[in-house]
Amino acid sequence: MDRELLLLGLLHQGQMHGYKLNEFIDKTLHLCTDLKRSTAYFLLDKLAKEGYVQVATEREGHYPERRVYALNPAGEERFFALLRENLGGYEMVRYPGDVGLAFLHELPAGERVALLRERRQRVGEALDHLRGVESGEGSLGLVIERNIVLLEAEYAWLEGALARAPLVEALRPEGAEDRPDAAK
Amino acid sequence: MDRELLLLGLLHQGQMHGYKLNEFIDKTLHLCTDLKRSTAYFLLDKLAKEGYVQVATEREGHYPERRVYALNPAGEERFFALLRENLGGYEMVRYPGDVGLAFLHELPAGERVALLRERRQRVGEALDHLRGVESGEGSLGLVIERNIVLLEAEYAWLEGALARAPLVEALRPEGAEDRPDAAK
DNA sequence: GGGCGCATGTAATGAGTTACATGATTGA
DNA sequence: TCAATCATGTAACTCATTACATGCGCCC
Repeated sequence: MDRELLLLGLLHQGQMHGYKLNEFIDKTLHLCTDLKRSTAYFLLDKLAKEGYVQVATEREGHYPERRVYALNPAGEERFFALLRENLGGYEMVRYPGDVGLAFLHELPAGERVALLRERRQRVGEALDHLRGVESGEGSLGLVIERNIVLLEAEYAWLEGALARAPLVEALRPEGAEDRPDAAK
Repeated sequence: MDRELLLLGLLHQGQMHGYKLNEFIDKTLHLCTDLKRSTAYFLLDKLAKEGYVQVATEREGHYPERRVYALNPAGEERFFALLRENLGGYEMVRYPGDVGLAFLHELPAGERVALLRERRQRVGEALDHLRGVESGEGSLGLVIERNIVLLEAEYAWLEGALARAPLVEALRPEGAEDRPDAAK
C-alpha cells in the first residue's frame, strides 16, 4: 500500500510518464523505497484501472511514445486518505538481524565480538553514506534525518552490546563447546 | 533466509516436531519473526529435502502422528554459516512510514501535528508493550533490548519533529492550499 | 455431545522481483 | 558502428500468506 501512496504522491506534484517517475525514484527516493521499475509500471496501470489516474499518450520528437499519468479527483482523495493512514499509524518493523542476535549465545565469545564489530562497521558505513546525502526538497529531509537517528541508535546499541559482550557468556547453555562448529 | 536460520537455530537447541516449534515461535519469538504456521511446515520439509535435517515420525498415546525434525551435521554447518552471515552483516531496513513522511508537507500544519502525535502515541504503546516482556533465556534479552532502544529513538525523533513541526511550513510548495482535500 | 487442543498439510492467491523482449535515437 | 539512453512491457518465478481440510482425543 505504501508503494501506491508513493506513486500517488509523486503524481500529486504533477503529471508524469513512467520512465521519468522511475528515474526519480531510483535517483532520489531509494532511501524510502525499493520499488522496482516493472512494479511501478504495473502499479500505474493498476491505479489507472481503479480510476485514480488518467492516462494519456504523448510523444516528443522521434522518441518512443510515453504514457503520461495524471491524478484525477478520486486519486487526489485516495492520496490523502493513504497519507493520513500512513502518518497516523505505526507498524512494528521486523529486522532480519534480530534472528541472528537471538542465537548469539551459540557462538564462542571471541567470534561473537568479531561479528558484532563487523556489523557495527556496516552500520557505520551506512551512516556515513546517509550523512553525505543532501536533503533536497519537500519533506525528504525528514526521512533522511529519521534514518540517521535510527542508525545512530543502532550503532550506539551495538557499542553497548560489544562492551558487555563477555558478560553474555553466562547465558550460554552449560556444556556448550567453545567452537561448536569444529566439534565434528 | 532468516526464516531458515530461525528454524535451524531452534532445532540446534534440540530436535522438535512442527507443532511444538510453531507454538514456541508464536509464544516467545513473535518479536523477531512473523513466520506463520504453514510456512514453518513448508520450510521444515524444504530443509529436509535439502539434507539439513532428518525427519522421524513418532506418536505419543493416541494423538496424531508427529514429524520430529533433527539437525544433522550438514544442518549444523549451515546453521553456523547463516548465523555468521546474519550477525556480521547489516541490511538497511525500509520503514513504510518513511513514505508518508516524505509527503508530510502536502498536509496543512495542523493536521501534520495531529497525525504525528497519533504516530507517537502508537510508538509509545508498542514501547510499553515491549517493556512488559520478560527476557527469557538465551540471547533473547538482547533482541528485546535492541528493539526497545530503537523504538525509543523513534519516539524521541518524533518528539523533535513535533517540536519543529511549524517550521516545516516553509517547505510547502508556494500556492498550496491549507486544506488540499477540501479544494474540490 | 460440543468445542477446544493436538497435529499436519494442501490449494489458491498475492505481492513483488528477475530476466527477457523490443526498437528507435543519440553520441563517441 | 557500438554502446548507452529512451520507453514500455510480459512471463516466469519466488516467497509467503490465507483459508480451508482432516480427524482423533480430551474435558466439561
